[in-house]
Amino acid sequence: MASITRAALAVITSKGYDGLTMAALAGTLGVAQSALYNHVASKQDVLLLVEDHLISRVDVSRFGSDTWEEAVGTWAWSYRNVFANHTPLIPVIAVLPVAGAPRTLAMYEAVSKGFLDAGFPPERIVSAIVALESFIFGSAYDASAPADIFNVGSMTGSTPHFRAVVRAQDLMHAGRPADAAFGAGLEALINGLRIQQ
Amino acid sequence: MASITRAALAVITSKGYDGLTMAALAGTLGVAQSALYNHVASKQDVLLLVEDHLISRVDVSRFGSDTWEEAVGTWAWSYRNVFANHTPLIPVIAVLPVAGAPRTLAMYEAVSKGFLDAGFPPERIVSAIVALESFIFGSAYDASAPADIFNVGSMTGSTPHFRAVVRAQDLMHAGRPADAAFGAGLEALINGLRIQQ
DNA sequence: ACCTGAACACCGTTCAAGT
DNA sequence: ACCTGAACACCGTTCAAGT
Repeated sequence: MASITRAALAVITSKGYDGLTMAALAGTLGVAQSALYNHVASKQDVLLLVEDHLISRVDVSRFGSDTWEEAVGTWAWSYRNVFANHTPLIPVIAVLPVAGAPRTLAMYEAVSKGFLDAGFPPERIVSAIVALESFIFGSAYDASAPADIFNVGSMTGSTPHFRAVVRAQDLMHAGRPADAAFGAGLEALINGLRIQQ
Repeated sequence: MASITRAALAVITSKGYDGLTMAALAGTLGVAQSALYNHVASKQDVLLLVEDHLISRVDVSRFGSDTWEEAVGTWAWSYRNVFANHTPLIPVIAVLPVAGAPRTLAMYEAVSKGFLDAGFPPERIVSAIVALESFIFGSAYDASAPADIFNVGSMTGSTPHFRAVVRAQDLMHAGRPADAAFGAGLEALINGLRIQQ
């Protein structure tokens, strides 16, 4: 049987995650649905395969060449951008034991080495990476949200301050709001973690 | 029919989100499953009702009395703790148009006013709140993850740096790792955002 | 306006039977 | 070792018929 991972990505690309069913996956591979269970134990296993494949698109190459701040920035932006198009995987990866995902583990190894080389205290590195990752996952959701999410509709009267800050941001129209929020948060987090160190 | 929101919360408490089916919800209310559709358009509507109810448990009371840093801290901790037990709602809320959720909108109003009163530039407030919220949602997932998520299992040989930082953190055993990561990230984010301002 | 009962179009998973 | 075909136990949603 051809690669289940490849077939799953093809289905996701053409039909989205709602269209990623075991039946559609089997159809793409040209086999009966039940045949899939000779290669994976469950649909959750399929999502895990996809997750561990996508992780290899995350850019950890700057650790060791750029400064720590720049390397973290490149890593975080690429990580968010990859999963913004795959938000249904976030519940999977956020709770994923690393033991079953070799490429995910390799990413943590590269990032950990980058933090150690930058002089971070070892006992604070896991917390720092987890904090950055939490921010990245939440931001991936935000990047996938509709643009008019903060439209208050008819209930405008009772929320003057909220309306004012939404309008103040709109007037700047400096690119996509989700990108502005991610950029501001990432800079704050990087600077804040650097200071704690 | 008694409150759908109350009944949904009862089902979630006793059977979890996997057990929250339209059949179980109807059973708790003592009506036929199809009767639910006279009150909600879909199961997504039920999740929305639950989300907007839970938001009222988030503590925004410190804005206006405590310092900005302390008020944001109280808000963020309570927000994360509420949704750590309701992670299936995160995809709902993260992409939710505020127009349909009055209590969620009221929370944004209170937080926006807090930021304005603290002297934040209006055009940066939406980004700051979205960044904090993204961190909070991602951290809620992390808080719900199994404790041994970073156990590398059998692939120990190829990840010396990652193993070293996980061990360094374990040796401190300073409370729950998820709480340490959230505390460190939140402090970094608050300080970093304050400086940008 | 709100309810019931039955049906519909799915879904992931299992398993006996084959090769 | 890997496949097929059929079945199973669900799931959310619809709709004619009632009150």
